[in-house]
Amino acid sequence: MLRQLAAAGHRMTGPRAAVVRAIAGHEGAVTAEQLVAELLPRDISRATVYRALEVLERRGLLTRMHLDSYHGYTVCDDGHHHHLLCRSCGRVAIVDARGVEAEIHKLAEQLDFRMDTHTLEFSGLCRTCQGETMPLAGSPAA
Amino acid sequence: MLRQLAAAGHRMTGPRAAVVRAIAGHEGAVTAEQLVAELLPRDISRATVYRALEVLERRGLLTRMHLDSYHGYTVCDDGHHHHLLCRSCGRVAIVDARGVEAEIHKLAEQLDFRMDTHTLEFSGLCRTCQGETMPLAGSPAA
DNA sequence: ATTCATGCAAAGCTTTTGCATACAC
DNA sequence: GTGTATGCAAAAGCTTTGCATGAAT
Repeated sequence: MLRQLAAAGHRMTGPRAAVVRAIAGHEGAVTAEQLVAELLPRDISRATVYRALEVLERRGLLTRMHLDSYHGYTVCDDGHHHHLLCRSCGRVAIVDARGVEAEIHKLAEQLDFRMDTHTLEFSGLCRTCQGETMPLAGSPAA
Repeated sequence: MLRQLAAAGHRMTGPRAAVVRAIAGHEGAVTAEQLVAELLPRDISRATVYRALEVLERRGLLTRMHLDSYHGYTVCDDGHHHHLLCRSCGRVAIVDARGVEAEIHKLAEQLDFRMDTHTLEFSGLCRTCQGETMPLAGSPAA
């Protein structure tokens, strides 16, 4: 990952490396502020974190996902795929939604719609958390 | 739509009705600021617009979609379906993505993932705009 | 040496909120 | 008359940016 940045002509500085390592150290999705919280104590500024994220996204090493009022980032160097976000542990599963893809393309053709991009995100409870987090069972909106 | 609000115990005030009409007057997705721009001249405050949107969303009469750094809203009183956003005319087509849905559920079962919500948004050019907007044909990123 | 990256702090943008007033019920 | 909705303006939250300094190549 660091190597890919270097290959793209970016300088490999200490702060930048630290940001990359912090991201890699997370299993799932991270928010910019999570990283900031982690890295500020190490004297890495908020701006640096955001700028690193921007570069990484532009290089296609990271995917930005739209959360409710901010963004989440996930390592994403493979090809095209989708993400499954566990709302309990925050972990992100990579999903090869081939069947879904096929249906999407079929749909596009049916509608004569030239599809540029599509966003497909899942949110729920992963298998592990289904077992552990029982208290919240079926609580409706208050 | 106004009636649904009244039925839910909300007061039908002038400003609120104006917001609802403004939304209904749009073919596709609207942003809060678009509405504000439209309604400020009529002495309806920014806060009122945002508050109206909030109520409408909570009542399920509007769907909030995550755009890049803000939100878009679309009339949405049917059941569950997905949206197809034309990046040229901004119009939103309602898509009954039944096939896609089926694939999604299949996927969830395979992965033992309890799916709470999923977001599926398409962006591209609708049939009409494919014909009209030719200048942009296949321009890559600069 | 040159160019890019950093840090700080301030601005930017969208959205939310506190409080007094005014209106719908 | 009561309680909700409004307006104003300021605050909040996330993100970006200007500028001078410092580091990588």
